[in-house]
Amino acid sequence: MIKITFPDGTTKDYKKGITSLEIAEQINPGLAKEVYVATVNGEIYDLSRPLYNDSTLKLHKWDDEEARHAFWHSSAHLMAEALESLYPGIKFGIGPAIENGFYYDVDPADDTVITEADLPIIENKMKELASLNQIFTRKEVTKKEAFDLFTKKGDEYKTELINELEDGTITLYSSGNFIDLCRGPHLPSTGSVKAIKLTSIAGAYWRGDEKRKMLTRIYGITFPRQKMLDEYLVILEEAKRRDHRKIGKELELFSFSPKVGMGLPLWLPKGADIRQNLIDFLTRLLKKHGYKIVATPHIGNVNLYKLSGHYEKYGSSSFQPMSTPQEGEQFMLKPMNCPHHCEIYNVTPHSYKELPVRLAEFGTVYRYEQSGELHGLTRVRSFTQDDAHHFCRPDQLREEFKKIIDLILYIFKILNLNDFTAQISLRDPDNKEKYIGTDENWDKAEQDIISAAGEKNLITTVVRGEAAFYGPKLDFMVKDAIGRKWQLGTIQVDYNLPERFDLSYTGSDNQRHRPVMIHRAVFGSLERFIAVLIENTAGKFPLWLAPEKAVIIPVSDKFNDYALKILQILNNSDICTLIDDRSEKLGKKIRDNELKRIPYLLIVGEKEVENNTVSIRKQGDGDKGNMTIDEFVSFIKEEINKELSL
RNA sequence: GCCAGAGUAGCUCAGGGGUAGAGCACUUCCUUGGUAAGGAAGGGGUCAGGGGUUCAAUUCCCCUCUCCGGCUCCA
Repeated sequence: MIKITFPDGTTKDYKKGITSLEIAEQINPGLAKEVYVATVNGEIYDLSRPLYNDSTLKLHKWDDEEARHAFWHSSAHLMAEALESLYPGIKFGIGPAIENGFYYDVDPADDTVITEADLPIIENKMKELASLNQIFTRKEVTKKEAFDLFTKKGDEYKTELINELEDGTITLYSSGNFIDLCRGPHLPSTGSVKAIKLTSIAGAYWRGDEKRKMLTRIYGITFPRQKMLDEYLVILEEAKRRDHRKIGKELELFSFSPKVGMGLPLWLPKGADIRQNLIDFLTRLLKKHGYKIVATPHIGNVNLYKLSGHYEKYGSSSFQPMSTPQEGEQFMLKPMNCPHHCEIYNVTPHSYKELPVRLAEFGTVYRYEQSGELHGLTRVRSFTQDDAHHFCRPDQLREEFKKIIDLILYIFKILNLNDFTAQISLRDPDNKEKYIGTDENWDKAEQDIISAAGEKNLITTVVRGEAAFYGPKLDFMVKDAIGRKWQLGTIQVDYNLPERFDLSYTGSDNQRHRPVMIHRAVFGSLERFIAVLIENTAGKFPLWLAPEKAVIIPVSDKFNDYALKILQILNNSDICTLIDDRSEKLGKKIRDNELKRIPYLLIVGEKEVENNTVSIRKQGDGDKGNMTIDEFVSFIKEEINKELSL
């Protein structure tokens, strides 16, 4: 007998060699149908794998990530089996589960091209195979056995993977006619896969290396019930409706023109208004927090970037330098503002008493991004950073860092951005040549970031190898409507530029000292930040950000004069208001302006003229009754004040 | 940059080797209305651009540009 300990601490004895599935069945036959995989002594097991020793056991249902992971991983195998029967000779790369579903990288034989049109056919084959309810069988093999099997099969990608594995840990899984190198675990059988949708198809380099062959990656998702798939597809559709590219077009916020150039956003009046509202808001806040606003040119001498190290690092993958016709001087579009700010710092001598110096700029920068990488406003070639550089004494670094965390959290809170993650990016210890600066400085900077984040109780993930080339950083990331992760706010410690620009201050000992620099941005870039705001709000911006606060709708033409009178009062009170005096019915005008996400509609007719009022309709919230104009003006101002204070 | 798909009116899209279509938007007229679509008429297109095949190309083929989905990259 063996003793099994359940998550609630209870224990029970079972005969040796029992499987998790059998245990589940004994607890409750219904439960057995809902569990997909088990954690045994902290290791994930197939339900059908026998248990020989005393163990802790946790059974995973769909709500556990472990269960979905196994479900989708098994689905990847199912798809592979379908592909193998539809495309004889097809070779397989890797086929993992991902956050939502799974993919498999494949290499069809000869010149076969799999396109989107083929997906339903593959889907149907998968459904056919799933209905056979084939058992997943696990088999431990030696390295040689595995190698021989896939060599015989001609699967060179698999043999490459096997070569890198340690002998004694290799397992194969088979289901139906398909056998795969796989760590597992898997579902007991394919029958629980009831709903299948192959979502997209794309190219992917083998092992993520652009020098190697590009395989065909097929993405899909599966569920144990059709209803769950239907719900998932509805959520996907809704997300697409929030896509900032779509809403940006609908609401006329921004545009792109091939004549201007790809990845170069054109801000239309309404989008520019939102942008300006953000700039005004942040500028006021920064001044309160001891920042000085500066402004620098859009280009800089090539030697500036040679000094900063950017040229050496990124010169060849940047917009290339331009030359002056007579003198032959070389200038670059500025890819970042920091070198300029260093030179501003250097204009005057500094005493330890005046540090930290905080220089801020809404600086437009230009970066070459590969054409295939551009994406709406989130990935562009020209964007405006809400950039700032803090020059501080080493002893001030941690406090300063914490203050910036506070500032970022404050602004995220005001804008209701609750769904972000914080990531500490450190350098890759195995690739130190990718970075500039000494080991001592890197170690110190990394420690400072980790402890500052810790002292702020920030929940962070730590990723090695993601640091900037000049220093480690703390990034605030959010997801967009289609699940892509983007970096917004960032705080980066930098010991390197102060060296390169020979920055200094005079200490209390009357000696020359080197300041530490912090690069930081709250929004990251206005472009990316507004994209995220659009998707978070679905275009229903908070009142203070909305480009147009209200539209006056006369019930009929007879009341246009009154409407115009109100329009003037509101616009004189700095409440941007429009009038919809089209000869349309009231219902039509309300509908059109609701769809434009106008925060307030002011309906005026006979009653309003008589009482000198407006009838208020709040966006998405219907009729809110009547107010006098003065009441409405203070009502609006109060709402904006409320939005901007915590 | 790489792989795959797409580009038809301002927008969303249908169509298809032989006068170019719809809805919305726009213009004009009728309607003058009370909280999410009133009616009629009209204007609007080098079917992304360039080459080819053909008696004939918006449709088929090739190239370029742009966009969409990924990959790689991302100071």
